[in-house]
Amino acid sequence: MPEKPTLDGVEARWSTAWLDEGTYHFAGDRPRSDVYSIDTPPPTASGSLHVGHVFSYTHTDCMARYKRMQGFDVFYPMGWDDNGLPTERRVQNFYGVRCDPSLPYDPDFQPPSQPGKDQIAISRRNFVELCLRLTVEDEKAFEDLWRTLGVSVDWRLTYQTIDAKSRAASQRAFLRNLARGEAYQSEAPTLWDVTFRTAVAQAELEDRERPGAYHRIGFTRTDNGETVYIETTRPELIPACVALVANPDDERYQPLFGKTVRTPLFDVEVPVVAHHLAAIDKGSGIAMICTFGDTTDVTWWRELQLPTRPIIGWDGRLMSETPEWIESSEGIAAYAAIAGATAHTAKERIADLLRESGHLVGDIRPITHPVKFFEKGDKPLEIVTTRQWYIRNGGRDADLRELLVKRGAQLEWHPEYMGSRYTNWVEGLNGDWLVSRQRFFGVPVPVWYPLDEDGNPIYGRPLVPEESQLPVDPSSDAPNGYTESQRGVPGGFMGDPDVLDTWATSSLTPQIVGGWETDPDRWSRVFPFDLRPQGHDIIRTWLFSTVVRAHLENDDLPWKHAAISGWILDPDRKKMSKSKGNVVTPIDLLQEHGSDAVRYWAASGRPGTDTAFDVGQMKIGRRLAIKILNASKFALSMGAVTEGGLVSSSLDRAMLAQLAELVRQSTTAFEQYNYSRALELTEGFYWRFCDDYLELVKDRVYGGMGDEAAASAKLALGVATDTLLRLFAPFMPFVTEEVWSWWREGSVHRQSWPNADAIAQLAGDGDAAAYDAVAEVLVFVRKAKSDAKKSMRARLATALVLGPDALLERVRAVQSDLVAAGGIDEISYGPAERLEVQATLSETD
RNA sequence: GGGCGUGUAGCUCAGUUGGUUAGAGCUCUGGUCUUACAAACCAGCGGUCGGGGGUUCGAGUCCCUCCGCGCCCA
Repeated sequence: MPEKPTLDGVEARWSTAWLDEGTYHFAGDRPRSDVYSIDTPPPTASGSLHVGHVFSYTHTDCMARYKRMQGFDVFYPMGWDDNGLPTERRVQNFYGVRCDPSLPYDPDFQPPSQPGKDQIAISRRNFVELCLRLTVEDEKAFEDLWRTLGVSVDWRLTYQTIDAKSRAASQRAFLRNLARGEAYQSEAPTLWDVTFRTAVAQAELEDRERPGAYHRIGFTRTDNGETVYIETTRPELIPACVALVANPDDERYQPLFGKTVRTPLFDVEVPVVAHHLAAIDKGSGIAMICTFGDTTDVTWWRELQLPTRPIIGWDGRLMSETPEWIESSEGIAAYAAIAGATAHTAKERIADLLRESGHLVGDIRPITHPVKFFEKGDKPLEIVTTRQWYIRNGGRDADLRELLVKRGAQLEWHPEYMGSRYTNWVEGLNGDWLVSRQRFFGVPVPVWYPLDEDGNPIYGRPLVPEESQLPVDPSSDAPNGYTESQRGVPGGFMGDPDVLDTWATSSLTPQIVGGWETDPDRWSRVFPFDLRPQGHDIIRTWLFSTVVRAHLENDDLPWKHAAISGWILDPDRKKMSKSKGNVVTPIDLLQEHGSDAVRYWAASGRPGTDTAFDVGQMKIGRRLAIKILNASKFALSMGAVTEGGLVSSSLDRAMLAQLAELVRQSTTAFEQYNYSRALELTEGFYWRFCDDYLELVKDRVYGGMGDEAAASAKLALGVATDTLLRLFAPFMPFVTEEVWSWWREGSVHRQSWPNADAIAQLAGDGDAAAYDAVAEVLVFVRKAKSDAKKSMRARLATALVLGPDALLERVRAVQSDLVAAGGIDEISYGPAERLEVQATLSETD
């Protein structure tokens, strides 16, 4: 035991020791019922960990440590989510490169040491190599942080969502979806990000308020030449107009239904149709339908069976060739003015042309309206028609949707109300899950297509690999029955160029890390998992997609419990974000305050509740850690023991009775995943224990009242210290381990969770209320000294304790300790309704 | 507009199936060098529990309604 205990260096010392000794290793040899398995969220490896990660991973770690002490073989892996767009972007910026899949592989390529002004175009394979190189470095830094934080994962189980095992699992699951008809291709209007040039899924959308402007534009009736005015924010889509639409109940437009109009500038004849989604009170009540301006256009187009006249290309620009449906000379001339332009430029030019031709009337009316964006993008989404892969998720199938809603209801949510977010999302789905992405760094869609005699792909007959061949890369591997020389030639094959949505792989984290189809023994011991911890922002994506995959593949829920963490808010109650510059680097935080202190702050945040970033809480946590050091040292130096003899003193028994109750309540709280409650209870007990109990027993433990009285105190002190270290261990693993090492063998983190009954037995007939009673009297005693501006060592000549009989009984039972700790020369008692102590200070001080 | 959550001391938050006088820490004020801890300890100040209504012997807690804030979805 050190002379002067300190927290300095505990993180480095113990995180290394735990790694060396395999303290958190998963044994893997016990039956499913003895295992507690956690489907850890793999953080996005590209980029940096922030305080929110520290917050939520601490919550999970507290549960993991509790379960381990409860005797479970805890399966607690870490993963890195390194496939997908964030990594691509990071690699682009870090090395100053960009991927051009048309380029050949350059085996000697080395990125510049500093990114240049212009991005260097490199092949897909070179690009992927750089992604792999950088993620490995990033992940090392992440691991260091987690270990410093004291997250008790078994680092032998770590996986990457881009590693071969993950790719194989992702492709295997996809192929099985395909074989069962759950994965399918469709050529359909798709939400499209023009910057990344990829399709995006419903789950990746977000609405953003953007300025727009209503243009009032006249269409000409073909029957009588009258003008029909519509209002639109996207006049550049007039060449893509396929109809006008109004509500069937709108009396103003009844005469128009069934008639046709001609579009301004482009002079294309389109019908006027009726549909209930047309809003009577929006604009002029009649709108143009274009292919495609928004998702409502898609609905109209599908339900009214309208023609397709796309003009926006994959790059977000208007097609450079004049569309075939524009036939008049003025129409062709008008299109020439916008061909190849961005949507933004086209809008301005069309507006000018309309103004000149007199079709645009009145002022352009600026508005603010919600526009759909890819959550990672910064340009509005377009809708383009493309061939894509989908996985059924209930978005187009009421029966499946119903089953998935039921799965959500079977899951135990912590907190419970988070389940409604899941239900809301599933019930609001409006299409299947689009899983193909036109990107480079991801798990390739594991199919090829045969080419016909003209070299055109036959999409309806995809070629698939054997599961034993996985993972495959169709861009470099040839399908069975073909050779590489047949790639791209008539009668040969082509690989599917796309990769899978990153969620299509991370939705399989239980399967990947649990050894699905690769390690049946492990799989049988961990699946379905016990716990999925995650943030509430990804219930619709990660949580839901994982439920979908397990439902389709394993006909089961992937886990029993979902623990949802809240967000970290800055002191202004706003979500912390990098752009506002209020993000604190976690490693600095850990160094400044100590890991236990930061964990204390994190563990104080209730499950699911957004929590303010609060350095003050960390300071309190640090104080608590230092308290544990000092108070434990004190207890141990006084000869605390954990066995032998009897707890005979009333005060000791009273304290132990409360300790037993604390263990009971703390255990209950943990069982309900309410770690913050468990911490709060233990902490509350601990301060009273230090401030009152330790003071009360000091004299006795020094031998002032005989050997038996001292032995009782030493035993009670030992049991309490032992118990409290265990109760604190899930929250403050470093300081508890430090103290444990002073007097015990092994790690506190492999000890059993304290047993309330055993402590209660030791407490015997201990009266828990006596502990409170004497503490209350002590407050009066101290107040007397404080009011007199005297030291706490000052003696009281007399103390008259007034109160109800029952209370006085309790105080009398522990009188000897009270008199010693209070420095009371003469104590007496009297009846009163409420407790009061009349004290006189001793003259001698 | 729909769904979910939330509102308790200046700040951050507890408050269990409804039950004495609503708690803790921080801040602030005053005090104490005390043989575990001065980065400590002791004491004190501070609240009509968002507003209104209802149920009840009794409401921070249950119900209704309004207001504020946050998130998700349209």
